[in-house]
Amino acid sequence: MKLEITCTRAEANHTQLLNCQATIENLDNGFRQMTKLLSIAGNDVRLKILFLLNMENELCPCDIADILEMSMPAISQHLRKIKDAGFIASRREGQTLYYSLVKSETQVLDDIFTSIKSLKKSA
Amino acid sequence: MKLEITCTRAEANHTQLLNCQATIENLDNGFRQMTKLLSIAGNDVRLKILFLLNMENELCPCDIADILEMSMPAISQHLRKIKDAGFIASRREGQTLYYSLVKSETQVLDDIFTSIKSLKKSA
DNA sequence: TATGTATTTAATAATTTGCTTAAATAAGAA
DNA sequence: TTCTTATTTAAGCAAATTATTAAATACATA
Repeated sequence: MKLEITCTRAEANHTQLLNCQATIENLDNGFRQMTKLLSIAGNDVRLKILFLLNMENELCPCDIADILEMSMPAISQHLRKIKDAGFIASRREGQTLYYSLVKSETQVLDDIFTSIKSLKKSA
Repeated sequence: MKLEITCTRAEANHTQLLNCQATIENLDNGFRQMTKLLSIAGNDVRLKILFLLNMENELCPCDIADILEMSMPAISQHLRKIKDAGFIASRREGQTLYYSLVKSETQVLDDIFTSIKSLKKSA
């Protein structure tokens, strides 16, 4: 494993750094998947969409636009981004599309939703 | 509570929509804080920095730059962003700055780190 | 078929992000 | 004081993000 050492302070533990690098590399897949989820959820509109879908089971773009007081195209583009990432799916009923969470992909979101609720009180 | 209804399909449950809106508004503080954390963690470099600080307790910018094979200024700017958000703190020892997680602010991160490790196997 | 509703797509513009390079601080050592 | 090291800051720029407006698609109904 290559490690370009630029830090020359005495305490720098090169074995520790090599170990860190190996761990990061070993967890590469986990980091990629988690970054995908967090970059989707790290936008307040999308986080609210995910939260709402979790709460209501399924909603149409129109409902979401009404609730969040945003335009349809804006919501639609957020939905597409979340869907492309595989965290939601849609089913059609007539002209209406219903979006819902893909549960198997979103375990971590439960912890996030719980935490959001617990942060209610603090200023 | 104002609710501009644009969705006119028969099944649209206006009480449900008003309730959703009230819930979102009520959890406003939680959403703001969580979005702050997730937008910080939703970048692969910053997620790795947070993970490394959790694993090693404290590291200097130089160590992190070596481990992630990135430039010092790039790392420094990520550290500043995380610090401004209040998720890490620093202490100085001579010329070296040591960064570490502010534990009280990062409970959700533990779930995220656990999940990253569990995603190891899957392709 | 023509019309209206639900939704998406495309083009565009403003803003933000995240790097690079170069210069500025801060602290220790010669 | 001068030099070196650790780190940050600033300026600049390419790429990504997120909204807007207008046009396109899909379905239902008169």
